[in-house]
Formats: sequence, C-alpha cells, structure tokens
Amino acid sequence: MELDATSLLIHTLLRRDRLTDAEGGLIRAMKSRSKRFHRRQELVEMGSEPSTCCLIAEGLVARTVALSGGTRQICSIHVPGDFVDLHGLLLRVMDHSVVALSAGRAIFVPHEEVRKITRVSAHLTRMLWMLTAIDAAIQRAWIASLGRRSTVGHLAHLLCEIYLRLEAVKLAADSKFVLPLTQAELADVLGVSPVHANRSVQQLRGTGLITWARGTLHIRDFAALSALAEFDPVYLNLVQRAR
Amino acid sequence: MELDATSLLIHTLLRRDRLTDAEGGLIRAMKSRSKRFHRRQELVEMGSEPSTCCLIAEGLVARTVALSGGTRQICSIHVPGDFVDLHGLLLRVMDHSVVALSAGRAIFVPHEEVRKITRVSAHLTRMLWMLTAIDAAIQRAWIASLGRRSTVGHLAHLLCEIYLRLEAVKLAADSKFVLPLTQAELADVLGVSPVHANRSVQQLRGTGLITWARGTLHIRDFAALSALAEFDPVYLNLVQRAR
DNA sequence: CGGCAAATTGACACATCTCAAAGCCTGTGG
DNA sequence: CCACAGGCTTTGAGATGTGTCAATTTGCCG
Repeated sequence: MELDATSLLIHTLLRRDRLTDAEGGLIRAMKSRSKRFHRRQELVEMGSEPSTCCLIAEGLVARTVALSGGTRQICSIHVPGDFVDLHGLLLRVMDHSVVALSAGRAIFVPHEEVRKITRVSAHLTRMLWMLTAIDAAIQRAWIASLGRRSTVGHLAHLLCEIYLRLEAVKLAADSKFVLPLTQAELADVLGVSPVHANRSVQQLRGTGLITWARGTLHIRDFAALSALAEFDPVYLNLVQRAR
Repeated sequence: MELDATSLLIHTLLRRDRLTDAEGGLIRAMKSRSKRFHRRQELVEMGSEPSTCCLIAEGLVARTVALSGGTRQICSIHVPGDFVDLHGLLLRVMDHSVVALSAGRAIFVPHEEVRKITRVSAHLTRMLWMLTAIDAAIQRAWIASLGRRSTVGHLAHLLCEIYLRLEAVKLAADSKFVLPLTQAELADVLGVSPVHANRSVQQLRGTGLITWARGTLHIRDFAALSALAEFDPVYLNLVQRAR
C-alpha cells in the first residue's frame, strides 16, 4: 500500500500542534494529482509559475539555484511530508528549481485547493504558514553553516538535521537512515567542490562518529556529532504547542 | 513628523498586491508600542519567546546567529517596513537575535493583534504569510551567494538587493543610499573575515562600479553591478499582482 | 565479465584566515 | 579651532583552507 501524502502532512503538522478532526478532514479533502518521479527529475522549473504545490510522499528532493558556469547551489533538502513549494501560492514565480535527489512520489495540489483552506480555517492557515516559517528557519541555519562553520562542521550539522527530520516522519531510526546523496550533490549543499566534499566526508568518517556506505548513513554517536556541529534542534520546531 | 510604521507596512504590501480600505484599516488598527533603539542594541534575544512582533519604522536591523568562539553570522538585513520577527508568532522560540545596525525606531505589535487579523481576513493573512515567504526567498538568495559566488560577487549581489529594497520604501534614489554598516558587520554578512571583507570592498571599488564613503553607498552603474553579481530581482517580488 | 558512474588521490595554484601594526576618520573637550 | 581618543579601515606577511585538473580505484548493474 502506498503511503498517503496527506496523512504525512497531517503527521508533520501534528508534531507541531493539535488539529481538530475537521481540520484533518480539510487536508484530506484537498484534490491532488499523484506523480512518481525518478532521480534527477526536475519537478518544478526555476522561473516558472506553477499552479500547484508539490507535497512529497516518498523520496528526497532539493531546491536548487543555478548560477552561471554550470555551478549550482542546493538551498534546501526536503523529506516526505514537506510541502516543497507552498510559497509558490504567494510568490507566483519560482526563484529556484525543485529537483529529485532520489526516485519517489509527490502529489500536486492546485493552489486553489490551498487558497480554499485559507478562506475556511484560520488555524489551518496559520499551520501552513508555520510550515513556511520552519522552512525559513532551516534556511537560516544553513546560512549560519555556510558562513561560519568549517566544512566538516557544516556536514555534521547537516546530518544531525536530516536525521531528526527523517525521524520525525518515521524514516529514520536507530541512528540510521537512507541518504541517497551523491558526493557531488553534497558538494552543492555545502558550497564546496566535489573533491573537497569528499575529503570532508573522509575527515568526518575519521572521527568515527559516522559511517556512510551503500547509501545508508549511520550516526555512531549523535551527542558527539551534535557537539561537533554545535547543533541545536530548536529551529526544527519539533514541539507540539498552540500556534 | 515621525513616519508611521503601519503606513510603511501598508506601502510594503501595496508593492505586491492591492488592498481594500478595510484591509488597510485593519492594519492601522493594530495596537502597538513604539520604541527607539540605538546602534548595536539587541531588540530580540535568541532563545527568547517574544509575545510581540517587531516592525521597523526607521533604521536598519539584522538577524544574527551566534556561534562559539565569538563568531556570528548575519542571516538577514531588514529595512523600514519589514516585519522582522513575524515568524515568532508561529515558531515561538527565536532561533536568532535581532540586532540594530543603526539607531532607529520600531513598533512592537502583540501577537494577539496579528492573530486577530488571521481570524478576520483571509487575504490579509495570506499577505502577511507572503511577507515571510519573501523573507525566505531572500534567504535562499543569500544561501546561493554564500555557497557559490565569489566574495566580490556576493558583495555586489548584496548591494543590488539592498538598493532595490530601500528604493521600494523610498529610502534610496539616484543610485545612492545610506549604508550604516561597519566592514566587520559586512564580514558577518559575507561569512568572511573582516580583513577579507575589506579587501573585497576595495576590489569592488577598483572596478569603479561603486563608491562608498561616509556611510553613503553610491552605485555608479547598476546594470554592470547586476551583471557582475548575476543579480535577478525576481525573488524580491516587487510586482503587484493578486496573491 | 565488462562498463559506467561515483569515489578517491595527488600535485599545485589560488583564496582566505590570522596576527599584528599602521593609518585615518570623527566627535569631543580644551 | 586644535589636539586627542577611540573606533574603523587599511596593509603586510606567513599559515591554512579550498579549488582545479587529471588520473586511478571502487562499486554497482546488466
């Protein structure tokens, strides 16, 4: 049986606040079209004006910005349950692309369906707004990493973050998770060359804090990795409270 | 006469969409407390749980993240009309501080006032949500700059952005604006050392594209500076359309 | 058993950091 | 109106981090 993307979204929201049955119903009632995607497929094109929002059901995707000279920067990574381009509802023209890091599946919800929710439920609207706010908080953490952490520290921070985000949707446990990332893609996250990304991975392996083989990442000592990264999970807002 | 912060906010919103008189009235009706601040004053503390949102009326402020070893990263800069910690309404605990880059004035709007708006006007709620979405778009641009632009390119991009944002609230004209930034603060934006920030400023001056003296920045050739920075203003969403 | 994409390595060039000193503004008090 | 203090800016020199290029090795899949 396929995981239902709207259930994942509800689960993601429930990690942050309570929802009434009616609110859950509104979310499940959203019309959408489900699509599978393959690795490296571009789901949303930079500069386009999509009329739907893309909610991940399976797989990992990234937002990417293309610069001249063929370089690109990955400016966020998204896990199942994430409403990747929810902001498209408000901003209209995409300032980045959405690209799949692995094969997977997403549902595309027409903007009008989301706008309908904003007319009916103030609380649910705030919850969706909250999702974009959390997204922005994660981006701030990435800015801090890019600007002020060593590449190894940045990498460690990234792994702590991805672990907790996957764990929140039950895709990580026992300090292990599937990380379908190429080192070249990792380089586009860290803002360094592929060669340097590779050397940083090796350096982090050298500490014994992680293991990464055959697409599976294993955090051997989360506490120590957090400390190395100066990781503080507050910004992920994985706490249930009134919003 | 002092500029009214809510008028600035309305002006900021009007740059992106139309507002009815009733909607404008709702914004003006928000209760708030006005406060002056001095340069370097901390307006909001990282880790705190503010009960108000801070709307800038005059001056520049920054969001900063403190790392160990006394380093810090500025993860955004805000101009008059910006609702700096609007996301505090939804996220509750601050993942960063808000610090003044110059003397100025802000109004502090109780969360309940904003929440009230979310209960009354779906469109206005989307407009406030849009502000946080634009904020996030700017952060993505910063991520791309930090990750993939040269320091000089990053600086050029930053100046193009700040110019357009200030111009949008009539604080820049004739390619000139007041930039009350220390080179050490600039370094905290660019994610480099103060020495390197200084050398990058000199390098950009050397191109003849800018002049920067006595706190005033003058862009001599915006088109050329944009080209150097690969600057595309789309992400600022300075276009009026239905949202 | 290939064949290819991805990971790894080495060598050298360039970017950026650190530390420390010197120079330059600007506001203030005499 | 000048002299001075303090904060910024600028400079130099040597250490470290990171990029580039090109070759080699490894791992996965048919």
